[in-house]
Amino acid sequence: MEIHHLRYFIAVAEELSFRGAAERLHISQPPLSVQIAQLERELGTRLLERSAGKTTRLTAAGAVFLDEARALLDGLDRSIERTRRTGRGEVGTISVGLTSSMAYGVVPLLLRDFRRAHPGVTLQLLEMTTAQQEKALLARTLDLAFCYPPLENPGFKTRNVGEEGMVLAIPDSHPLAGTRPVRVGELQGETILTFPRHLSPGLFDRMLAAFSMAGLTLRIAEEATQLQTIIALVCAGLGVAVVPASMAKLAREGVEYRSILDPMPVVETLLVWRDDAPSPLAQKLIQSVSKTA
Amino acid sequence: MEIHHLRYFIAVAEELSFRGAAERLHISQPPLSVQIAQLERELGTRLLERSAGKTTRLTAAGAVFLDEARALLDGLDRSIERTRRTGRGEVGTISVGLTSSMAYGVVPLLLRDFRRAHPGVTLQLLEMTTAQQEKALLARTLDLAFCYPPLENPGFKTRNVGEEGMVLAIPDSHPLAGTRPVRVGELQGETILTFPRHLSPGLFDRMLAAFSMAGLTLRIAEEATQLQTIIALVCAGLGVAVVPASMAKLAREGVEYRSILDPMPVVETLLVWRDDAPSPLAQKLIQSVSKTA
DNA sequence: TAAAAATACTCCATAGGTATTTTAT
DNA sequence: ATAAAATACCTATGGAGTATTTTTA
Repeated sequence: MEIHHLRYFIAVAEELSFRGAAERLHISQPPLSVQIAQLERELGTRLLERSAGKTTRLTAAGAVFLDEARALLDGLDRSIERTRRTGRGEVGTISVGLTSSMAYGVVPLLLRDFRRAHPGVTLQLLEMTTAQQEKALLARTLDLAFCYPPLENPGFKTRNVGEEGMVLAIPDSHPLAGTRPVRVGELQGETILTFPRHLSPGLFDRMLAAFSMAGLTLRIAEEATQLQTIIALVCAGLGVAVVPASMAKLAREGVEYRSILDPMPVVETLLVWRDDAPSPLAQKLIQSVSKTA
Repeated sequence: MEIHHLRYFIAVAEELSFRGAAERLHISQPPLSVQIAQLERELGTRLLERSAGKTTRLTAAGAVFLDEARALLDGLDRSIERTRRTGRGEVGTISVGLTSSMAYGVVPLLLRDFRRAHPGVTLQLLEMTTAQQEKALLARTLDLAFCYPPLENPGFKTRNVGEEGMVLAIPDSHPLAGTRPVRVGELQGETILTFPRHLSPGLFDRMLAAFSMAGLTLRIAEEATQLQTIIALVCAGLGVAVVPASMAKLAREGVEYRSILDPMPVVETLLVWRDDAPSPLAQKLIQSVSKTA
């Protein structure tokens, strides 16, 4: 059985005439008779009662198959449409990774724009570290990732979606509180709270270099993996921290943010994807982000 | 698009290999590539990511279409099966007419046997007079009818499914009550309650003839259309009635049934259907009734 | 180099056309 | 006599085969 058998049968069942149906189908009558006969042979039952002169009529089986055939063709049309929409990237799900520290930067803005432009798309956001995101991309559990450089694995494509400077986070009880921009030299003797080096070795090392350039030796305490936790520790008076500027949005009672006058590393945020053909949805998101960023 | 496109795509999507799928489908690999390419062209989207050497993989649209295609083929199989069952008369609905007076004769037994043998079939029973049944048969609102002869229209096929004699229904307060078989002569001067002639002219006239053969003149009162009503009138003492023997099953307080010694017309019950091809279900019922009756 | 898919061609099975017959009104 | 479906036969589109090329690991 083939789809045209369904189409032909529906035409005959609706016209109740082989001649009329053939006309509607833009074919001649004899092949239509043949095709219907094939269909009946395959189903093992008559679908139509016909005899020259008398009016053609559906059998009970024919009435059933008419319903079924219509439902099947409708289903086919819907399937095609759904597939096309998925192909055009208008619907579907896309998995996007991001680090917890990005929750206050540009990433939410970028994603918000994409959501507005593509309401049929479900964004599945997964919070993970840069290293975890790289693994997940390769394992195909992520379509896209928002990471910090440097990336360990090759074979990724990236797009820079934002850079931000570092600011100093200090408790409001601190002597430097209330003053305007701070020089690194003023931090002599302070405990600097920071993230474990393995989370972002590149940024970690560049930060350290910036401090030593300023002729400063500091006690570095790798206390917390989450920037939010570091801010909480600052608040508790355990030290000061140098964090991405966007963290200033996390206004927290008892913590102040000060810009730094000395050269400090810039944190880049990268949109990262596998170097093979990205899904239409991933392409759309890349495109949307490129336009916004 | 044709069904084989669905089958081919499912094979490739499941094997994730054109070569493997071609093997499973018992065709060679190149035509399979061609067919999938056709399908992708028609859908306007890639369904599979492939490149010699690399492993073949589904695109997002491909994953969607795989689901859809499987559902469509499943639906097709179910549709075929349902149509076949209908064609074999294993399921469906059949409309059967019968007169109200048949409710106590052989008809319920015949239908009960059919029901047991064909549990998938819904019997739609419609109570109507013989004349109404004839019209309904021609109008195709009935598939089969249980009628009393004679039929007015030609073009019907019939099968006799039972004959029954007539018995006398009398009030138990009547002088004849309690005695054994009755002679028609004993009814001299009685009021005979009967159905309107138009309901069954043949039976009516034969009954009248039987009475006059016995040299009897009677007051005929066409009081009621339903035999049950006539029995009620007998009970009320408005007269006596000659009714089909099966009515004796309607045991009613205050009414007695006596057999009649003189020759009386025999009531035939006919199973009637149109002279064109009856539906498989109708055929099954005719067959069932023929075997039982 | 070896594999897997794509391309190029060839062939034939069958969908569809034309002519005609059959059948019922 | 007419009209509709079935039958017979022919044509040609396109599905499937074989041979070969392309591509990437």
